[in-house]
Amino acid sequence: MNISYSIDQQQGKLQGKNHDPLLEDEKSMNRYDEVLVALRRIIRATDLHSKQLSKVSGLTSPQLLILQTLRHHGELTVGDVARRVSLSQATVTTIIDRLSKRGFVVRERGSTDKRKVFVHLTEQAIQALVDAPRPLQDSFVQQFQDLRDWEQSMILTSLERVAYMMDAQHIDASPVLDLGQLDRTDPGNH
Amino acid sequence: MNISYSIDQQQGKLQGKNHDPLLEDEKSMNRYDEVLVALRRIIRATDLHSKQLSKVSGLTSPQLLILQTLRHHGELTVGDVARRVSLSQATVTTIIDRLSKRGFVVRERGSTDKRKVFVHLTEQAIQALVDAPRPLQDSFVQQFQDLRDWEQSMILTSLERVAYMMDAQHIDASPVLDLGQLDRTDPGNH
DNA sequence: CTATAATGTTTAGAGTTCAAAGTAATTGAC
DNA sequence: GTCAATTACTTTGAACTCTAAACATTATAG
Repeated sequence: MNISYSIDQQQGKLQGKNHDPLLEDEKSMNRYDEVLVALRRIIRATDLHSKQLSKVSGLTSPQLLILQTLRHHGELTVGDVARRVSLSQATVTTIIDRLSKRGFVVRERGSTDKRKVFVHLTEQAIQALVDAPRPLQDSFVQQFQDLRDWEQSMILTSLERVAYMMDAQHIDASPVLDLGQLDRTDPGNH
Repeated sequence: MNISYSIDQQQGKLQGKNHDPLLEDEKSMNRYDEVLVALRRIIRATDLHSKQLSKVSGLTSPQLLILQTLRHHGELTVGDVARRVSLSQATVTTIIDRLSKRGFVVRERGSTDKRKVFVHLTEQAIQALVDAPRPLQDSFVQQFQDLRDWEQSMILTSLERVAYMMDAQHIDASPVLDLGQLDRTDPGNH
């Protein structure tokens, strides 16, 4: 889960008393590389965040994300959930496996269309959601919300720009490997 | 590896003929949520990118990243590599396991300090690096480099800002769980 | 000079993630 | 009405990622 396979630099942050020796290449970095480094750091932070979250609340980010989606929408099929959280169906299946093993959700085969599997929350999950989540999220949210308005929109615009460029990249490269891609109506989930 | 556990919206992109039904909540989103959605999309794109890369070149992003780091620096210990690519030592170990099984790198126990394990590339790896990487990277790089100068720096600034805020978040939340955190000189790797 | 601390790596265990292949069930075409 | 295509989900196999604990080696303190 890393893009930046063309560089090898460091966060250059808090490396301690003696100056970070890895920072030396930084001068030779072009802006593109720096973007990738920043993304790597973001992704890592995000990952650590999830891990920590699960230590505190017992739920990882994707688990919480799926629970919260279900809380909003009552009952959804596995596929619906996958589309809503933009994860593949396979991934959602495994996450739901774990959630259901721990009694947070229940699977129920559809009665009219028996291919469908509906998922809904248990009481326990609703309880857990009430008092569980927040803590870790706060710091980042807080900081973000403390930014001035124009800074917030600048960041948002930038992120959306990057996301868009990356999506495009994916679509560009895809046809070589998957000719069906272009006809599909829902490329969000494969 | 997902931050945005408080929202459940869709990319809202290319959803096909009839308007995406999931987009309806978009109106109610605040800017903070949108930031998280953008990040999720970026992370996912990055992930898919890596998977595709490995289909084309036989190497995943982190593998390539580590190989390239070794190419630059000749020979490094496992720990050095970990610090340079900002992954945990354990993660690097497993990636190196795979690389060495495929004959791309060789491990060598240090002679003076026998705790250390040096890793270096094989001829085969150098060969693979010459003709392997590029293709997929290009599209994103291309697009990024086509942006005007101020746009590039805006994006870079924003990403670094986010990365910084996320690091801070991590450091903030940590002491509750790990009191040793504050004394460490290298928080980059735990 | 031995016990303890510090350093460096690996192993174990848990989770996320995806594509591809497999299994049902439904729909459409003839 | 039956057979093929499509749709929905699960299973499987492979990577990646982390922390915590186990091992091994080296350095240090008493």
